[in-house]
Amino acid sequence: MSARQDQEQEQELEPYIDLNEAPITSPNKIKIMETAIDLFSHRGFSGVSIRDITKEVGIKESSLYNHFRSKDELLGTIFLNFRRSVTRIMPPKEHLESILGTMSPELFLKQGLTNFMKHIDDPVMEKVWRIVYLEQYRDPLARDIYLNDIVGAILSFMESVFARWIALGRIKPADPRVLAAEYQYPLFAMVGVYVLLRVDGQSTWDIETGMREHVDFFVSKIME
Amino acid sequence: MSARQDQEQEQELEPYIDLNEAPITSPNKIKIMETAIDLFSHRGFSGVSIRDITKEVGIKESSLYNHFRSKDELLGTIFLNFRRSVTRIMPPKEHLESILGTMSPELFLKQGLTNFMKHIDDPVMEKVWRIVYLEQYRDPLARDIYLNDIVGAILSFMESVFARWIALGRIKPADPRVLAAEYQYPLFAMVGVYVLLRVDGQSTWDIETGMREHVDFFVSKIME
DNA sequence: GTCTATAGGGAGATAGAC
DNA sequence: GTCTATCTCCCTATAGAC
Repeated sequence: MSARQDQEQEQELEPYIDLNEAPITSPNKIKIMETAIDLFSHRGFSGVSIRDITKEVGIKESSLYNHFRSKDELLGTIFLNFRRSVTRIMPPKEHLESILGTMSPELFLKQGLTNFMKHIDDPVMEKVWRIVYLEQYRDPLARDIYLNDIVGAILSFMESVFARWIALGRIKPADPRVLAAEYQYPLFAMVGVYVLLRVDGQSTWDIETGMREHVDFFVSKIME
Repeated sequence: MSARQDQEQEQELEPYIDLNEAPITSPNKIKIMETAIDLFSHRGFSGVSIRDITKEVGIKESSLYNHFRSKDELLGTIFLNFRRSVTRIMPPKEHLESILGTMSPELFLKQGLTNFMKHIDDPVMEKVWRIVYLEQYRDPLARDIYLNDIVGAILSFMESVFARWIALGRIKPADPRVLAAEYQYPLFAMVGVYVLLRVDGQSTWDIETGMREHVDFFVSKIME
């Protein structure tokens, strides 16, 4: 699923930012966000009340309104930070060219998948993924994040990767748009299943194996 | 996506059934169900109140409790009927053998996709699909329906189809489980996108084209 | 099988003291 | 930036008349 392929990914401890892009430093404000992420990811946005959140944080309802104007602004702030985080999964354009010329397609795809799974396995990020999936059908912003920032952005990134590989003669010629779809859509579905299985703490061994088998199958079909 | 491949699918006007499998005949009870389906599909289960439903139906809140013991029972009844409907997408075992021997794999897959899309395009069913996707992360029953009745059942059905084709020498030998995953997972993801786009009434032309391109690509890879 | 009336509680949000 | 107190409204569900 495409990622900083250049090296081991250092742990990113970027602070949360608010809707004005200012870093969030107040411990209670951070605690409110992470508590909200935890609760929303289990019961959905409308299934969680301000009371639930503040009770867990250990403050009164009214105190929350010193940090966020409304429940919607709280969710919006969570989504804003998720967007930024997802963008950082893919390697920056300026490094891409040299990576594609040297690393084998197979290794590139496998390492991309590994990095992507690392993003999803982050304890906080996993919950936000769940919220995005969960709110997709109710919240236009969540829908936009999924369709554009995730599906759209990754597909177009992968299309450019395949196009470059074809130009370099590293894989068999084909429509790079179709290749991107064939490679990526199964992973989207499998990630959905993966996230879902983890809700109940069920085993994800089968689906993780499925992802690796998909990469192998796909690589065998595109290589000369 | 596999379906009654035998012929044009007659319009199924099977009545809804209640949790005791008894047909639902009361017009108001049917109206409650379809109103609930409509509202749940847009705002989610916990985003819709009994008041919203009964106001739309034109009865008082208390009257609803003559038909359903609780809001949960109402949702459970909707899901029960959905389960039955999904099972009927796939052709019965006894017809399968003769279909697989005569119909070309390409035609089988294309007609299966057409029939599946017909199921999703039914105005009521489309909304229930949306509810299932929407409630997956919150409701264990919705999760079970998606993972088992949809993903699991269709994958294992397709696995048996590919295994049979391989035994008949109609496609190249390969692991039928991997083939089923490679064929089906992209469609699951694309159907998710399709349903999502329709929430806002956006164009689904691209994703429908993507589905057809996937079938073509896949067929070209498995045929001798 | 519908209605009126109401119980009993939870929701989001605000005012104003400290 | 926290608190207490409160407003106003909505929630699911039930009792009992017709």
